[in-house]
Amino acid sequence: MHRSHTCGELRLQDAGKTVTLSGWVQRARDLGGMTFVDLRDRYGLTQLAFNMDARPELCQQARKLGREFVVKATGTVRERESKNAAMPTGDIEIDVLHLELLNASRTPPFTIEDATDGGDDLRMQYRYLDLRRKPVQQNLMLRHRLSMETRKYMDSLSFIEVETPVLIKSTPEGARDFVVPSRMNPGQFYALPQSPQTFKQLLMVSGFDRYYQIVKCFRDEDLRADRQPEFTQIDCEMAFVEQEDILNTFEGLVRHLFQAVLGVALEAFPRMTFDEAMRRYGNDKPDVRFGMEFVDFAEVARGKGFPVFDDAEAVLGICVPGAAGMTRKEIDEITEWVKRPQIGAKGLVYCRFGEDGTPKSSVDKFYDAADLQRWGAHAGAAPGDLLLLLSGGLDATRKQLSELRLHMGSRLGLRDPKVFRPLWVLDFPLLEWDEESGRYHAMHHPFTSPKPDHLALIDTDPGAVRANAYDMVINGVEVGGGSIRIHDREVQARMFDLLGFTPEQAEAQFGFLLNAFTYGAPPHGGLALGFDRLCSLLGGSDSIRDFIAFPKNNSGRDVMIDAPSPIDEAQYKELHLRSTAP
RNA sequence: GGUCUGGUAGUUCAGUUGGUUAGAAUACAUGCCUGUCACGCAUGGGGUCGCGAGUUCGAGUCUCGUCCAGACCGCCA
Repeated sequence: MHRSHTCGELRLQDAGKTVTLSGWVQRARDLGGMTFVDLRDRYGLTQLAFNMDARPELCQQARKLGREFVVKATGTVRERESKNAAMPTGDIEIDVLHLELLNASRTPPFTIEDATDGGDDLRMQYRYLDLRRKPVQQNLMLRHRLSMETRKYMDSLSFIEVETPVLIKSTPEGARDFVVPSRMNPGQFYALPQSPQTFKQLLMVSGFDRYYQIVKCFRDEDLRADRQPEFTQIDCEMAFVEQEDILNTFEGLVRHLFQAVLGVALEAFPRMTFDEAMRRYGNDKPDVRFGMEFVDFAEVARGKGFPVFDDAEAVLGICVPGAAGMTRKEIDEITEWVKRPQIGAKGLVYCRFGEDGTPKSSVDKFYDAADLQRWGAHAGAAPGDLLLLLSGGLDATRKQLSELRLHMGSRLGLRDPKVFRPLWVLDFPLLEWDEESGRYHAMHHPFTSPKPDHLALIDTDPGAVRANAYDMVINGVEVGGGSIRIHDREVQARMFDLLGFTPEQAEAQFGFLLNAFTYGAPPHGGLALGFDRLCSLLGGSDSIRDFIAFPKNNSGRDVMIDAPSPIDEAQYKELHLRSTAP
């Protein structure tokens, strides 16, 4: 007889039933005269009870069970003499009549418990054991629910899921490609897709006016806690739409996901232009769970003989509410923090406002109380607040102050992972200047449409051109992004030209797309949501690895299967390859 | 490519100024224990201090190199 119930479902009203359970031994407690065994499967834990007086041989058998042994037990459900309110099945136990050992287990290298003693490396090496732990199982179940709800929502809006190829063509733009040698075409390589971008645009040309796909994408770049070389996107595209339609559709999707999976009703997504986000937060993915918006101090702080400010392109600050009580030591620590190479600030100017409103700053030598009061008024500082100011080049100062703002937000506990503040960031620049190559790069990708009234600027001031491109940001995490695409062959060709492609190169790499545009391409646009990031956001974690069944480590390795690994000589030969690796 | 942090028992960690036999908790094994549920009690086994070189009378401890892991910068259209 197979198992009749899972280890999570039996309750007091089942008392008296004869049941069969199968699972893993979580823990055995041998009290001498009796032995209790907690049996685990992915649905829960149920206690098996053995009594030396009643059935001594069975009890002896139970005493021999070790952690993670797989067993099948048949017995009678009965009310416990002493209940355990902490577990759902804690009112009952199984009075075991028959016990079968299905498989023994070596002692696992770490404890398989909610709060494991295993380190990351060990857990990844034995990921199949780590995946037995409830928190990890819950993460994967959350991921499953999100994908199911995504499919339900998209299907309800007549989107159809179409699979696109994984072996495609390498292009020089953007991230590094993973390449795959072609045995049948010596010296030639496929690339794995960084996204199905051109294919979904071709699907629009084909008339599949609402497409989506939950799809693996690949980028051969260095990893982070929120970046894996292979990751999953909810990739979407729509034809005959404008930006507004796309924003509404996918705001709807994300609101649905939060409601269905977390029971959280998100507010309507506020919208902010890229320029505004940079001005107010110094960041194109601002965390708007808290304030501390940037204040431009150039006007009020210059001309008093403080050269650091007088000579700087930008003088920016934030007002940290209620932080004037920080000690000198704490402020020194923050100063050291911003001076670390990763942040790169030269120094930090502060001004405390005491409870009576009296200012005290690190630059009292240059500014008197009236000057500092003007700073406070300018920043809207209240008594007890702390101003922190940085200066330097505009871009660098914004970046540094943005880091500082997030740091102070964390420090003051203003970044609650249970609070969700989404927004749209709109009107991204079409291009950004790249010093290294001395030319413009597409900020989003080369298929992004300039705003129609900016088209003329392309020839005169390319850097000022804004695009119909948008990012969805939640709690400072870039959850997704997209754009209205170019659907006109001539505009697309002009774009390639601007990005430094010769007509021949454009033809060689994207001829299929340019051709397609000459056969009646509808206006279209879309967006891709980072599915792993969405999972980690809803799951309240900073690391997407917790939501991927078999993730890669920091060096891009799978330490469980030990990949990547060398291939043998015959494979090299067959693939027409030779390695130059030492 | 770079910066920082770490690597000591199966595991998570402590280890003083460089000094005698490297500890704790947990896991594991054995024994006792009839209502436990982080069971309890007792006993026991368990160490290439990541690896290599150097300084020193003496290195877990200091120096250099190297490998591994993690976080970050660059990178990620």
